[in-house]
Amino acid sequence: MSEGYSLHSVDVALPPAERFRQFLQSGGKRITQQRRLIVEIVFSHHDHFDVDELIEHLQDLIAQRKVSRPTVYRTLAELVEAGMLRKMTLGGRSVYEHDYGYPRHDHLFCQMCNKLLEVHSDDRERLRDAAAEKYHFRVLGHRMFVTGICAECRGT
Amino acid sequence: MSEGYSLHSVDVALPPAERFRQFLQSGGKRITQQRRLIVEIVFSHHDHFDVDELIEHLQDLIAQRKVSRPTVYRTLAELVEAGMLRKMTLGGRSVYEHDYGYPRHDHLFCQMCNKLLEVHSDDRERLRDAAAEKYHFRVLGHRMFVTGICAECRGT
DNA sequence: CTACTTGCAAATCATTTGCAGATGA
DNA sequence: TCATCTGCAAATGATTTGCAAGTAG
Repeated sequence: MSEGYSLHSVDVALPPAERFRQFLQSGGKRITQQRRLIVEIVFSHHDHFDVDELIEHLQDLIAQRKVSRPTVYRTLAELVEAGMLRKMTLGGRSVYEHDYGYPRHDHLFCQMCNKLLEVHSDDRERLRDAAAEKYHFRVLGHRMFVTGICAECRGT
Repeated sequence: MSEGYSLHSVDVALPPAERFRQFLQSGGKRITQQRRLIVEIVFSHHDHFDVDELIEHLQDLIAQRKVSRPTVYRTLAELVEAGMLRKMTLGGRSVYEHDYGYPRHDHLFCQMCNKLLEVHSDDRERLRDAAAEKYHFRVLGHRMFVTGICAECRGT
């Protein structure tokens, strides 16, 4: 956090694997078989997923001892660090979503089945009720989190 | 969830303890010393809190064996059930906020210190940047969660 | 080579639960 | 009285970590 602003000169068109490679190399990290496999799977599916869902897709690899649970966790953390995944917590469970090559969106969260619906929208206002109606979603409430750095932490 | 809609004929002016009493009684639950103590503390402080913070306020009582950790968890769950507390998860930790006698609001979440700032606002639009600026908060992103029941779960 | 990685097993940590004794209505 | 609670200790379950062996550069 003491490095100031980066130039954001990242080529957004790069495929995920390539983008990750850059991230790893710039940090003196290695491009291993497992990291390759994980990024591959993570970005071959869209939408949100939690570790267990990802693990499911990696079943075979895990059975063959090609990848282990801890490594999945470690790699996901690196992808978040790389700014390629966004991590959130829903009901105690960590959920990840693409933050690379995928548009920003808001969420409709069902309290009964814990499913997460994406809502893509440019006009944020009246999003709540409009989107909700479109999806026949009965709105019980909402929560808006703006994330960032507070004045105190900015050192101001 | 099979009880349909309630009439919402709750007197919002009732003090928390009283409101909780109603909830307990209507469910054949008992008004115990510990539940009384916990509601007392929970609603004597405002703003968000997690279990550890609450436990801190209950230090003495816990030392005296008047209240135990499990009971704190159990009572918090009941307060959520009673609609008096709202529960959310931030970074794996459960955080509670008043949902009784306290206005609805959105949040500014600092990624560095994990602090949560409340933002009270009626006009939801342009809230993000406006509020952020007011608090000298550097916005890095936002997430809006609309909670409710999805079409599937509504049985539609 | 040799520093970074991995898998394994064990450790964490918040939260939950089984159960016998305590207590409110 | 006696069903509901509580505290305790142990269980859970997701995520993390120590460490010796494996491997990328």
